[in-house]
Amino acid sequence: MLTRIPKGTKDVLPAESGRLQAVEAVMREKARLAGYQEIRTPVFEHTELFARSAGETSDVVRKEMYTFLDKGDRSITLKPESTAGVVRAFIESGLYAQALPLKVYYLSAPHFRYEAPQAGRLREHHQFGMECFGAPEASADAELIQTAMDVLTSLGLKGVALRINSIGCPDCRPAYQQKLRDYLHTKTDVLCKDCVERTETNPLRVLDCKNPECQKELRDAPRMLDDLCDSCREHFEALKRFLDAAEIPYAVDPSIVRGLDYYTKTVFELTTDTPTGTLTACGGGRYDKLVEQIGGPSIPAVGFGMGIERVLMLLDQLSPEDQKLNVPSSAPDVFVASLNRVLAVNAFELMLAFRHAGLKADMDHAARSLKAQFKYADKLGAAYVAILGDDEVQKGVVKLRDMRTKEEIEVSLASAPETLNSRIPKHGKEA
RNA sequence: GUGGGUAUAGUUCAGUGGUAGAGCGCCAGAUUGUGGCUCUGGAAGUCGUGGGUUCGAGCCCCACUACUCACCCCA
Repeated sequence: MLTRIPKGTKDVLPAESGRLQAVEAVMREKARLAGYQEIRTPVFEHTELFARSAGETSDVVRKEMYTFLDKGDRSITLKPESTAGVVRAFIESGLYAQALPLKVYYLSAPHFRYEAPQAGRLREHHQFGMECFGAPEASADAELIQTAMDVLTSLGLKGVALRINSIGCPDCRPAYQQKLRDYLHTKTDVLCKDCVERTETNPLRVLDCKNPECQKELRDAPRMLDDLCDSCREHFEALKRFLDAAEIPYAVDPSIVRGLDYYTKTVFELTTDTPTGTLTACGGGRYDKLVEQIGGPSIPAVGFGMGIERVLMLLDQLSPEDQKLNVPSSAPDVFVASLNRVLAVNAFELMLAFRHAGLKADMDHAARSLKAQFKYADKLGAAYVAILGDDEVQKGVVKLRDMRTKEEIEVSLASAPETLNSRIPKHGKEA
């Protein structure tokens, strides 16, 4: 138990962290280009916030939250999603009083859901997400979708599919829900047990059922899209025009309803096919009533969340050449090897001199044989090894060995950093 | 919550009742001041846990635990 990672969590090991950073860099840059600024909110919030936003009947709130009482008897919950916390901060800090729309993003924010882990599903996962406040127009929805899509395709992912739907608003949804419920009541004997139950609690959710039998029966079910009010219909039509303008193909999928209750109008998902099935990498939508519902002014908003582990998982299915990642190199430009322990101090000084010159420099910290130091330097991928022996130190020089060409030159200790700097390709120094 | 699969060295895995193994990795030597390749040697295992069958169990049986995959839902 002691050396066992908790179920549903993952370590990011040194071998993978570079890739992760590269993915994050793309997300950050795309958000920046779209005018979004970073926001960071706490890992935990008051439980009530999630209950009020995601909805008391949602799966997330009902059975998946990490909730506990802190020492002050406050009910605290590790965030299962980020929108609620961002909305809370938006209201609490009075950001609505500033210029709107306000555009924010969060990156690698940890999220917690207590559920059975499996491929692409963790108890702690991380999300990149973007939220836009005070923008009622569909161009904002389209901008978010386009940015999310851009992130995925920029990373080299192919076949990312966009599915969109509108689930209406408080003006038109209740009437539709009743209509749908009436229809479902005529199918009670053929629908699965879950669906019969959902007919009463959350009829929209029935549309989402994966049971083929249910899907068959739902073919002729009334569609929210046919019963949208003028405002919602116009918004949806406008969204399609903006997506067309961005040349983003999409499929209208009436079965997308989303698991969180706060959505209005636009909902969407970005999915990719995997050998084991379709994986949703990104999901989001509009939430025009949420800010008000949590106690803020009436301000419309729209946003999405993207699962970082899922993105990495999809990238793993690509060949290394197809992954468009700029992974920073950790290989040293130079490894300082020394013949004995006494010389380690000279080696230390030389290593620092290299670093001052902006070179990635490392040295032996294990008092190993020269041969072992070379072996280690090779494993690290060092471009050069600087060799310090008694002779060299006495003469005030150092040998620089090019590990690739095996060419060795002897230069003065003082000029070594400059010499190497001129020989190391620039990109090698930046990472 | 329901149903599959797996559990042996750091790691990936072989081992169908009779001495605990291999590849990779790690350390060292061959080469006493020089890496990758090669060769040689070395360290490293409560065979998930507990019970049972047997002269004898890593292997067969039972239970438990952990992990994992799938369903549901989601990122």
